[in-house]
Amino acid sequence: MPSDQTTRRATIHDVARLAQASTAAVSRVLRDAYGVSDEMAARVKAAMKELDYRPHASARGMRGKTYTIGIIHPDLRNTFFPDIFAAISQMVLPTSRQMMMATSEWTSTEDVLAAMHDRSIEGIIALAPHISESKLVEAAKRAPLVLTHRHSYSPAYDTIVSDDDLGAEMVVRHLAELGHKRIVHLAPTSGRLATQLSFVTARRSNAYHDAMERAGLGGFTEIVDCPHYTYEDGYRAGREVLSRDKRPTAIFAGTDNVAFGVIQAAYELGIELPRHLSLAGYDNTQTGSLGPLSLTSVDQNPHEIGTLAAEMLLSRMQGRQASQRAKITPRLVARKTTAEPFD
Amino acid sequence: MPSDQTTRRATIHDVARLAQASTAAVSRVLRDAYGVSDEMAARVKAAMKELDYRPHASARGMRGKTYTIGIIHPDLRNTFFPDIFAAISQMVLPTSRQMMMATSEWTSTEDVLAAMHDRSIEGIIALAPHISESKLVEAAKRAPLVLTHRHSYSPAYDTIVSDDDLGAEMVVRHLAELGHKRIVHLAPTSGRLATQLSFVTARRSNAYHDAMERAGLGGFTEIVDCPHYTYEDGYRAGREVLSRDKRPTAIFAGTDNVAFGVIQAAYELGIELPRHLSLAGYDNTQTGSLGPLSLTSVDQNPHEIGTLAAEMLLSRMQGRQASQRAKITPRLVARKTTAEPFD
DNA sequence: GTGAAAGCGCTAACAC
DNA sequence: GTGTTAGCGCTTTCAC
Repeated sequence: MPSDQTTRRATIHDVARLAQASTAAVSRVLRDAYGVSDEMAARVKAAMKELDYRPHASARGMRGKTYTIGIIHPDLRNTFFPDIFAAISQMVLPTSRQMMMATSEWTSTEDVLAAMHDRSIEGIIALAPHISESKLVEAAKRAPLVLTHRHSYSPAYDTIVSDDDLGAEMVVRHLAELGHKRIVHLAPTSGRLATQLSFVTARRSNAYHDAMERAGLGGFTEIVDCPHYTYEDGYRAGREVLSRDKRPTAIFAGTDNVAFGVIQAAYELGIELPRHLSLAGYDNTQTGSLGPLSLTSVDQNPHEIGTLAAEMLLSRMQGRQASQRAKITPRLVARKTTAEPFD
Repeated sequence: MPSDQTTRRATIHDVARLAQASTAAVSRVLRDAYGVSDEMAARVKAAMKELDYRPHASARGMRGKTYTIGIIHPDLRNTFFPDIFAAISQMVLPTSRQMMMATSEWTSTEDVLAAMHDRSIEGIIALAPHISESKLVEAAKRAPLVLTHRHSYSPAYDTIVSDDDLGAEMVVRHLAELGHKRIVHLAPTSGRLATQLSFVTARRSNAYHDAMERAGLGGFTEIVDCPHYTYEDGYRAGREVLSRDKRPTAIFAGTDNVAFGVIQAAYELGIELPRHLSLAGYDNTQTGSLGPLSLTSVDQNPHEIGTLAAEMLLSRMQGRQASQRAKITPRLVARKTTAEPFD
């Protein structure tokens, strides 16, 4: 019973030797492939167990699959994404694949996609990716790709979006019905995030615009720049807007995180919500639901987004060619930061 | 100029051919290894660029390194961790390694460690891992390992912790000095998280205990179970504790997330902070700092934790053998949820 | 149903 | 300083 004293990993050869089989047979057992007798399978499995054998992912990656799927995350500080992640995990883990997440925050989505391709990742779910259409198509050639929060069509990849046109419209209508006129929207105002309608940012801004027109408030339309939909953006924009002589009576923040920045700015300036200012966010994060905050927001149903994204990826990986696309209906959650205007 | 129409990745052979060099030379250039003339290096680099060559990580993983470091994350919903992550990224990215994160939330830390080892990850930083000492030692044999939030010593791995004894003591002293006696602590009460002092949970509970004794409040010591340090735990515990006939006047939550659950429970029960209840958290998250919440908390300096963790990992990967250990001094951030007791 | 053997894209001796 | 070559641990034809 020879055994190395250095903790060398058992290889497929070790298993084959112990099970008195060929490496090919072991490989078949490993992949639940056809062509192994029950008796052989049992022997091999026993040997794998005894040796505590685990296949080497790099070696598998050279010929076959790595059993790894990648998630690209745009903003770790946004607590909206973990719910999507949780739903994806629940679908993927039972398939005994490992999920690896990388964030594009300090590099670029393009670099992260490439890094994942370099690592032979089997499929990728990109959450709200900041990257051009053409690069997405390129990426989809290398591995199955599913996008969330992108309003784009392509036979190359699948998408799952929330109906941002409806979501933004619901917010504006809610505010207008309460009697607000000067409703400012907080979102990126320049670059492709502001102009290309495949981006959620541009989409919500556009819908805000249209809804204001429809409510007869076209003259009050104003978007203040929040280039990255972050807390810091919201804080800065909030300080600016709320320091004006003639303040808006309502603010529609593109994201809950942005809204939190506004909450902080308002707090520091002694402006009470909803007495002096109505505020709505987007994402319905748990933080916003806390009693002392009670932020009005839009629920995107992250659980459904994640579940669908995982289903699409898995079916693509199993060979589906036709592109899929899903649109989820959002839901307005009116809480206590929105009310009738004071003055 | 032959070129495949299928988008096959360029390999080291393609580069070698184009540069009129050997694959060994290309490999050397790739790794900045010794033994290549400037002229050769230039030719090879030009060829790599022209072919848009990217090394195949799986192939590298079979002989050398994968240029990938892994982060194990315990709780995506806890906004305390992203700051550590950010600091790590800032250290690691300039070394042109890729970071891959996996969460242990839906599996186990052990499984995630194994999955990373399977993938030939070069080094691992485990954030507040829930796993036994012996398994950590096992894991450290397979790849350099750095732990945060574990008060354990081992020559096998490095650790970086915040001084939880001091942090918890500061909270209790702060509350006691305000005049509180019935100070309840929210933390896990059973299992190794409650008993093994290498865990942050047990450590804080223990320090709470000692500090209560030292403040002459030993008779008021009580810990209410929050098995996972989560929002839901805090909410449940909060509802229970605050519904009692004789409520505590102060609650020390083991984590800001737990404190948020208490905030929600108190809100629903019509209990005002700090008038009817003082509340302190731990982690000093951005959410807690929001004006309407203004949660008193303990700052652990996540940026320093992350920076040190990355430095330690990098130096281990460069061959350091001697174990390192750092302890960071926390800081109490008193805000508006703590005040003198009402009754 | 099973095994032998080629080869995936790299790295690292080792020779020159 | 440069090239040849033997694997790393798997998967996958192709024989038998």
